[in-house]
Amino acid sequence: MVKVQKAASRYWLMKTEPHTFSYDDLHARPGHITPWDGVRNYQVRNMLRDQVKLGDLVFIYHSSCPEPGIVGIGRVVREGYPDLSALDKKSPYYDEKAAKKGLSPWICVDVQARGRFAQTIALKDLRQEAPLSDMELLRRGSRLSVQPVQPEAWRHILSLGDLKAEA
DNA sequence: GCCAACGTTGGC
DNA sequence: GCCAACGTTGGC
Repeated sequence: MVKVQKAASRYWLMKTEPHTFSYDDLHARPGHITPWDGVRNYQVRNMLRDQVKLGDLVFIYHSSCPEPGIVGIGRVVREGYPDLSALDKKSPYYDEKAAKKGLSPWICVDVQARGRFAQTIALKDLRQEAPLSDMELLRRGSRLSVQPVQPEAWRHILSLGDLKAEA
């Protein structure tokens, strides 16, 4: 009998600009689900395609706002599939080069809101946490809009917040 | 394939 | 609005 070992769930952090799409906007969607589309960076595209799996958990992070930080948790409810917003002329994520080929090279996943923290876990507070010193998010010049989170970091951050489960 | 110019991200 | 970091583009 061959033992098939299920890969451990992974943890991620996904950034969004709340003035465009906030955690609460996600929660307001039917089923609390939205396609996480508009990623236009190859490194991130490859992660969405190859590494982000059904059931993985995600910190939802607000950037470019008065208090940047982690606001809630989501779950991957659909694995990577073509991001067709690249072909949609009316989309803010329209990609002319892709549209000319009629084929989107970009990938999205579906994310479902799972819980909100009572207070934002602010970036400035995360920076004070020694156990998080290796986090991608805290690296100088870190710009990846989707990034892996180590299980220890995930647990540590959970211990910093007051999570209200929602879904 | 090098690399300068340019564009974008995102905290501050 | 500034600017550091980094990705992309395009001339050569």
